[in-house]
Amino acid sequence: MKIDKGLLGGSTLLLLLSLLAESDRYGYEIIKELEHRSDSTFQFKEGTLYPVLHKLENNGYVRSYMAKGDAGKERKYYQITNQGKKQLVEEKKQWQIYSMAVNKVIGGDAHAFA
Amino acid sequence: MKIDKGLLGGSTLLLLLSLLAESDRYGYEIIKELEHRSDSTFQFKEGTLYPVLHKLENNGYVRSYMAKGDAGKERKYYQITNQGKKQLVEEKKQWQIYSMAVNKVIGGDAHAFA
DNA sequence: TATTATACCTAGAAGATCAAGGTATTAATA
DNA sequence: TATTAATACCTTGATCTTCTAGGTATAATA
Repeated sequence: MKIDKGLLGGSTLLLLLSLLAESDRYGYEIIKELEHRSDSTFQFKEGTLYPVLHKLENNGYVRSYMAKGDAGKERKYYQITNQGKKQLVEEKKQWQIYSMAVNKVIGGDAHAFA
Repeated sequence: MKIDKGLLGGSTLLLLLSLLAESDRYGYEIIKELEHRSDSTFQFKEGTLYPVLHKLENNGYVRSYMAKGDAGKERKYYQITNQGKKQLVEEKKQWQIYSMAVNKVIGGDAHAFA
């Protein structure tokens, strides 16, 4: 495929960077937020998410810092970097190309992304 | 995830069953057809496609038969079964749910599938 | 004749995801 | 108060998908 399914799965990277572009978030929060926003379509497992976040950090797309929330519990927050923002733009482009291609093949017509 | 990425990858199954629902096709033809229809977004490798077709056959979604094309070369044609057609309906549903969920998360709005 | 395109295949590697476990803190319940 | 559930982080090993890289053989083209 032209679309790189390698490097962090189908849309995983796109979803995570999108959320982090809005605000800093910690791992557990990301799982709950994705579940909520997608009406439970996305149910990331911790065993999936944490390694991905570590990889994102190694790749320079995000950085992390420890902080205490309202609860008093230490959390590891992730913040998107400039490099991560660039990657996000690229991922969005790829997603649009990909989803339009699928729709074209299955006959579901374009439903063009404005 | 709720969407089963297991059992034959993200949209691979959907794409193959869609093409086979239109007409019987042989492997090499499927690769070229997907490449053409998607403006080269999809470039399935033979090492990817053939094992998947064999699995589809084992699962009862397709059956195969040998036939000579115009050229005189033997080709292995795949034909969708009733079970395959049922699965295709399911896959289409899942794709719509999945792509809408992604769009919702990334803020790209619904672009609802009519 | 040699090369390219067609047409099928497999084995091994790489990568993504999950299942299943672990630890520790806080909140809710019995 | 004791126990359970929820929060919050993590890793290891297994599984599944896909790709790389090979192999074989025929037909068309240069």
